[in-house]
Amino acid sequence: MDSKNKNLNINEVARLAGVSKKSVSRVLNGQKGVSDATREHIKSIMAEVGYQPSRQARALASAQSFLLGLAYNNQNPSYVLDLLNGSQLAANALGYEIVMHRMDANNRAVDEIISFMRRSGCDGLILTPPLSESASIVAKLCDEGWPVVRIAGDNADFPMPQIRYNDRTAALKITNQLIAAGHSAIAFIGGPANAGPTLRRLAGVRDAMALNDLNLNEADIQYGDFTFESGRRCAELLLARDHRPSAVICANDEMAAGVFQAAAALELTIPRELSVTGFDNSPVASHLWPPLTSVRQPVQEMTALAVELLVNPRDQTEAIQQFEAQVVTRASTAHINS
Amino acid sequence: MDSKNKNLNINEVARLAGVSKKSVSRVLNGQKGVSDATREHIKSIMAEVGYQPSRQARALASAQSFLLGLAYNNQNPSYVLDLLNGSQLAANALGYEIVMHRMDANNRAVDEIISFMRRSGCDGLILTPPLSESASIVAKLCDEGWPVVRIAGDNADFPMPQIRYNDRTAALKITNQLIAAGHSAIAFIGGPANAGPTLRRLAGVRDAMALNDLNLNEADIQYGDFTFESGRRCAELLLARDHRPSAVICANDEMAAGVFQAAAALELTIPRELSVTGFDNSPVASHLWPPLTSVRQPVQEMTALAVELLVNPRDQTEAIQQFEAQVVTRASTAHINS
DNA sequence: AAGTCGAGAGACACCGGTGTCTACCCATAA
DNA sequence: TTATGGGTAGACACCGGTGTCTCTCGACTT
Repeated sequence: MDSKNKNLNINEVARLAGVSKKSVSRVLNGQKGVSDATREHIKSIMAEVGYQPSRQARALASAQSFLLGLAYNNQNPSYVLDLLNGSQLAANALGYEIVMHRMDANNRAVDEIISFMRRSGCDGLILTPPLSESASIVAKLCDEGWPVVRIAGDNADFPMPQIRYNDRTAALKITNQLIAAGHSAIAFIGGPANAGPTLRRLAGVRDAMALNDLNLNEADIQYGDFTFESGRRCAELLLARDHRPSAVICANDEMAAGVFQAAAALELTIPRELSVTGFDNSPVASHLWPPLTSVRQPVQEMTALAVELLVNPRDQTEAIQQFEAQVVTRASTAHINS
Repeated sequence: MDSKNKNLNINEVARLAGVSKKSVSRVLNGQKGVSDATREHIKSIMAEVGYQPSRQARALASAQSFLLGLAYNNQNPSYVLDLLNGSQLAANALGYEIVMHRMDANNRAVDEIISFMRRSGCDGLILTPPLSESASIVAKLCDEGWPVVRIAGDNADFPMPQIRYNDRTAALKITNQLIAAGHSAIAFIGGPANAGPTLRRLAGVRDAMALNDLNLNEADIQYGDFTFESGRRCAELLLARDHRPSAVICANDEMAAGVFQAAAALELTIPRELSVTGFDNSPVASHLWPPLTSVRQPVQEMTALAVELLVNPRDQTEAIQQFEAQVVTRASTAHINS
């Protein structure tokens, strides 16, 4: 309870407790070799003086840094922060800290990641999308044997754990909802055509259409780049046509916001004249008017598992972990006759 | 260029270079005491074998961790990420890494920060708003002598550097623009009534009104909490009145988005029937329809200076650094007669 | 030519923990 | 009583750097 920021080391704690510093170390690391009485005594001394072991010294001696890296280049700030928050929560509980590293959008990303890992000395790395979707990045990191876990990467060719949620199923669900509401002219706005999320979400939409004997018109598929601007541009193309779709499924919320803007410019009322859905359930989804129906990823659970897997690596058989996503229905979707 | 992740230490580099490890250390730290020829020779050896000094060992020996903490609890994800990006850029250039720490909204925040600093071993802390506005937090951190720099804190009572931008002047500018466009019934939606940003921005609005011999009606001042929801609620109160304002200045963009929603519910067209402005220039500002006039903080410059001040502390006389903000005019404001 | 001085380089201890090895203690078995 | 053995505790080296001190050597001074 002393307000001063005093630094006493393991030797002093050991002296105060009347034991060797190795015994204090054993207590710190929960190792056996200390009697219960001695252990409690040492613990009480540590608590009394507010002893905090030096992370640097532990790091040097044990060849661990108790630091986990989080590499990102996602354009969606709230998603990145969700990842960070989830990771930090889980990491702190295990005595680790999170070091953030933003990647520039260049093609030397792998080298930059490796450079970051080497100089930061992190014990492990959480690779987040879209980095985690890049086969070249994953391949090299695997090859060099770095301890990495992918969030939402989708490629089982590499022996690197991947923690995913089932966005294909989520897309199916959201499409089914629209179909149930009477929509049949459904359009899809994806990110880049070869991006994993685009492919999986589009596949889910196709699944639902096929299940209901409907046809997804190729002209009703547009590819943007996950930005607001691209969503608006794609929507302009879709909505300018004679037979315009009555519903647009977007691969993320930003692009859905762009659709809202395009619809406003055409004086189309959402959801009366156009239903729109997003993906990711970012803050923008609830701030749009009307609020946007979207898909919530279980980010917290996914990052917690990622941290856990880095701290306590498991058998390779558990490499792929799949979570379920949840459709958050709001007011941007409506029955086609309403 | 070896693809393997080999670890060779300073002793091996010294042996390869035919010098003592202390000389290698001198080169690493740019210290004098090594002839130019020897220095170049050692450098070339280091480059050749891709030597990367151990952060842990340097940390232990030099009592520095080369880690900087960034504590935040701001609700605006894009602002937090801007802070992170700016800090990381500057930190990496100086050989430091950024450790993020999200604060829960509780009243033991100081203790949590101190606990974070002690266990993470960061060399310094960047305190971001609204944490940096809390006198109790700042007081205790000062008292205990932690190396901290405030971003946007506004209290000169403490000997802790504060890096600010002139939001009072920015509010004045944005108000002047509205007045120049013919508005006189101007309302203000702030955050909590006693929050620094609220007070400063409101003061700027008052400055501009007074300069133009206008009166800011007390009923035209509403206090929210910087959230979208609170913005909508405040706007409902403002817009329901008989003599409703023709322009609303919001203390952040989220609340401005709430105003948009309230206006839509009342079928008021922005900007024809209502001009709205925000603060922070977050992504939401450009995604609203019509896009929102807002104020851009020089976050990059501010964080760069924060890092610089932590790494190379300066004289106390330079404690307060003021940057200029910039009004980003978009389509949410218009002439009152248009 | 001898003395002085400063710069360059190396030996050594040290930072604060952890791993290993040994010594010790007490309980049990022969 | 002595041998055995499991479990506890401590001495010591070590992790990979940095700070300090000392030594050497060349250049300059008188």
